[in-house]
Amino acid sequence: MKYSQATDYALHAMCYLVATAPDNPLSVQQLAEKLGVSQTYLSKMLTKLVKAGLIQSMSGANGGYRLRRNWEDISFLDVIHAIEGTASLFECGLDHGSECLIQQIVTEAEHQMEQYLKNKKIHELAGQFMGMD
Amino acid sequence: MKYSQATDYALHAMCYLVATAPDNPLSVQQLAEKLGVSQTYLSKMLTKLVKAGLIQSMSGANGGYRLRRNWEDISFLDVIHAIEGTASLFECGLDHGSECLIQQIVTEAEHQMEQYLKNKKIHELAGQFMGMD
DNA sequence: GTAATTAAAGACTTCATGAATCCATGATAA
DNA sequence: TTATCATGGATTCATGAAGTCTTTAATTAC
Ligand code: SF4
Ligand code: SF4
Repeated sequence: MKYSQATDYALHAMCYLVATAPDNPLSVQQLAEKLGVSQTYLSKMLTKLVKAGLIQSMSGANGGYRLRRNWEDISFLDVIHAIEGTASLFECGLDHGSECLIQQIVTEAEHQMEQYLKNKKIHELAGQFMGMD
Repeated sequence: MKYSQATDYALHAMCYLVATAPDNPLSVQQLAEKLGVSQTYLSKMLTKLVKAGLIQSMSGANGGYRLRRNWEDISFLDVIHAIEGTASLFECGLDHGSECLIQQIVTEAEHQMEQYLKNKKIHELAGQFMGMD
């Protein structure tokens, strides 16, 4: 049970976007270079973030990605859900209805974690990467 | 990000073991039949639970598995850790030290979930499967 | 003591998914 | 209208989950 590498990339990319907001957009090439990862792969993660409405993309010269308006509201949970999806982390084939304690308990545990991640906003990451490379 | 099928099996097996505790032990064959899964595969999960000290095994005729002493203390987290391991669900290759906010936040979120699962004991599952098949 | 029963362990196969690359297409600004 | 940049699909590769088979070891019943 692990978050995918893609989530790692997405969180770090958001970190850099927060650091430069709301200035010039960063291209996937710039971001990939900063993170030290493949740009074509990172590109897919950024596209997911765009579709989730967390960042905006602009084609053409001097284009790239920047945070959406109201970016202060973006939470860790938003980023994680955008990449990992929102499926429950426990799903048994059968469905014995709402009286099933196993599902109730594991689902509630997951909810606890999500509440915490929902209250942590990515603007806290501002300045996190200063001097790291 | 999902719990493995093996965790599902283990939780259900514990459910049946709780239902019969502390009577006659259940063999892997009996458990596999109740759960409707392969016995050789389920056997591996049960062995993990034994090594984690959650249940006891007895070879020979009329052998099988039964809960350990102090089984009332066994939590959901115990079962999950026995099967999934205790690795953190977020691990970046690099390690920028303890001042890394990303790791701090995700790790703390995981801790929130684990605390909840730690306080949920499997004895709550007693009688959960009555009439389900 | 022998045979039947049961758990434990390892090798092996199969399959799904994450991780990554390549290439073609589409949009936009200079 | 050309250079720049994002988007999308197809494809490959590696990894780990899921499951099977077979052998060995332990314990009880007779
Ligand atoms: S008891 Fe709950 S977890 Fe188990 S099979 Fe039924 S619905 Fe699924
Ligand atoms: S900033 Fe934190 S999460 Fe990112 S690479 Fe460094 S240690 Fe890992």
